[in-house]
Amino acid sequence: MTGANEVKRTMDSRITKALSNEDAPDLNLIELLFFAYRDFTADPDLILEKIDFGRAHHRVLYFINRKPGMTVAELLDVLKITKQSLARVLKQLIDTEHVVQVTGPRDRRQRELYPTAKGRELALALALPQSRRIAQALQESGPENRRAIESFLKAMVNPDQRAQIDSLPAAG
Amino acid sequence: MTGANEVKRTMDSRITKALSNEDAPDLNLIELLFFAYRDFTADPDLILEKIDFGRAHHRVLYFINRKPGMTVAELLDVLKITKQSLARVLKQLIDTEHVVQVTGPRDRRQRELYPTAKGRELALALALPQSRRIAQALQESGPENRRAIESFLKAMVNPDQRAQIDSLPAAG
DNA sequence: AAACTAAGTCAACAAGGCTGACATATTTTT
DNA sequence: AAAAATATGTCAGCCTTGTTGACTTAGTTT
Repeated sequence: MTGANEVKRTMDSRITKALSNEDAPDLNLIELLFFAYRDFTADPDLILEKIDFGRAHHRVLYFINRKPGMTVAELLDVLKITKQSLARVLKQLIDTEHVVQVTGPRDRRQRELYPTAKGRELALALALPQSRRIAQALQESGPENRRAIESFLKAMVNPDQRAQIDSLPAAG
Repeated sequence: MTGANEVKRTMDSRITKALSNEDAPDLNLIELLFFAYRDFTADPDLILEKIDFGRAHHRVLYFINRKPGMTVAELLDVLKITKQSLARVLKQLIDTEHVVQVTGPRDRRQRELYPTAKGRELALALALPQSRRIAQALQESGPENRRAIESFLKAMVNPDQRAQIDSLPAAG
């Protein structure tokens, strides 16, 4: 309320016209993606905080469940984080027996990552509210649009990384 | 030979079957949302890091541009963060003259937030790659599906918060 | 034997969330 | 008029999750 932050009135340089679709197309889709993703991730967050895990644990656990036997390098490539970042949460997932490591059969330097029964259960519990939200949204907006929505979201992904999606089972 | 191998097999608690759509429906949409959002936000990140801003600045600047004159409380409600978190980035946006504050005309406790020309320019520069990505994805997946995609994403948002979306101009 | 590779680890740092406590105007209620 | 409530700002400290850089160990490739 003092000096530096005082509101200036003499040089009124403010813009009062809203940024609109005329300035940049599809602003409504930009913010819909923001809101949809915000609420989509809020569901599992509620479960995670009860067991002192965060979103990082969720992502790691999710992909290990989606592709059991994934190596550390593969996981890093999917998540696009550094191995030091991964190490922190992966260690916790292993310590809490949600995930186990197995020395790679072909290349013994590699570590294959697998969920345990406990890890599978948690992954499912985290996926369920998201599944429900998606099912309800599909219902509400017309189930016949499913292919279109999948196709759009896939087209939003960088072309060189769509292979990652196809490498997951039953995700065609 | 019953030793190591035998023990390893019986104690082997790992799950090797991939989590699939049979376990929870729409896993493919769960990961598509993850990948799409990841790449969608990566575009503006490249611009932001050049000027030492982050995603938090982007979100604040975006909504101030979308609804000039927004108060601090409104912004907090949209972003779902605390005022302390907002203060940090908002202060920087004000100091760098991307945003100005004006004392509320009706209620003088309020601070209306407006972009400056500089702030509008930056918001546009950040929106453009996202607009392009969306336009290209719509093209690729069939422009006739636009309404369906908008409808789906809106249905993904918590019902009590869809009013936020409608309160933005030209976002019907 | 040497070079490369996969993974793990230590240390330090930054962004951007959070809580709690308190200050200052201003408006609303009593 | 006084008291209470509200909108905003600010100080201080904490947590998660990302980053870089340097180095180790084990195993594979050349």
